[in-house]
Amino acid sequence: MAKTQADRAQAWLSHAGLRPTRQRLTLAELLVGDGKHRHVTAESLYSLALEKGEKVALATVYNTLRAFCEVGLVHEVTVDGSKSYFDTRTDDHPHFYWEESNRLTDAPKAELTISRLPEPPEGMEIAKVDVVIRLRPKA
Amino acid sequence: MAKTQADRAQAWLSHAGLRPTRQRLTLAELLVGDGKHRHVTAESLYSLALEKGEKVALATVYNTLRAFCEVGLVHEVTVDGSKSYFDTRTDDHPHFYWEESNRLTDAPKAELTISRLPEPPEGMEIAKVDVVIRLRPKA
DNA sequence: GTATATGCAAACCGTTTGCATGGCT
DNA sequence: AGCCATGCAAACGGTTTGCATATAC
Repeated sequence: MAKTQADRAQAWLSHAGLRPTRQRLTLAELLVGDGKHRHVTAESLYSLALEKGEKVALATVYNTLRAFCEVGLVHEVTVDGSKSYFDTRTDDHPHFYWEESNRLTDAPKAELTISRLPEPPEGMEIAKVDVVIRLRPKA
Repeated sequence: MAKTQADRAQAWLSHAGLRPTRQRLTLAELLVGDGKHRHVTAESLYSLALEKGEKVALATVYNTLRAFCEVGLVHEVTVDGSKSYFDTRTDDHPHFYWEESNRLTDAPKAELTISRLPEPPEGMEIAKVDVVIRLRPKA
């Protein structure tokens, strides 16, 4: 029998040791049900859940995304001062940020080559290098 | 006679066609008076002004920074979901973000080499590439 | 004189939190 | 049973806005 979206969501949660509550399963399924990567904000995921007819509180979406983030199921990406995006792809990779629509998508990692990086200052080490390629419609 | 900080501030404003009001001169002087680059938030600049004994409203600091930003005197840098930083250095260059102290500083541009960049999607062009090197204390 | 900047407080928006209720193990 | 998750509404922090006053041109 084929693996359903619900199965995938459940496996994703249990792999991280998170209790499979109804709301978490709903959100997890929206995030990874089809196996594709997603970039959501709390609000956008909340809307998706509502459209699907699922009953979740917005605060729970925030709490749940934060929980997913803490166990490494998703990564937080900061692009724009006002909102946080959560990315289901958790390896380090560059992003496209579409300025006209405020959307965030993956950029092909293979096509980015940083051949030299500044030395971290004394006593510091590099935790992460965030690369955001900001896009605008061609003139 | 030597160029004073006030002169520099005034020149900076008039070059951008902004009216030299008292508050703008005050803030401009704090930003570029000594000719060094600065990374401030609205709050941090507001504190600097107060310390100097200048009378400005916080809202005016916000409005003024936004005005400076619109005419290109400063650039806005987004690092952390919660606040906006304004950078008096307006060419494209990488930043260090000190995670433990929430501070933003310039990283040496010469030491960053991006030899390959993803193709922008059809109909889009690259507006800007933001590179933020997140630092943490060495373990 | 007229347009624009400022000050102040209130509105705003995304996000977090406190507390009572409900669900997982 | 016990602990953790959820819902709701209220609190929160950074930022913006509306309106009356003051200032540059």
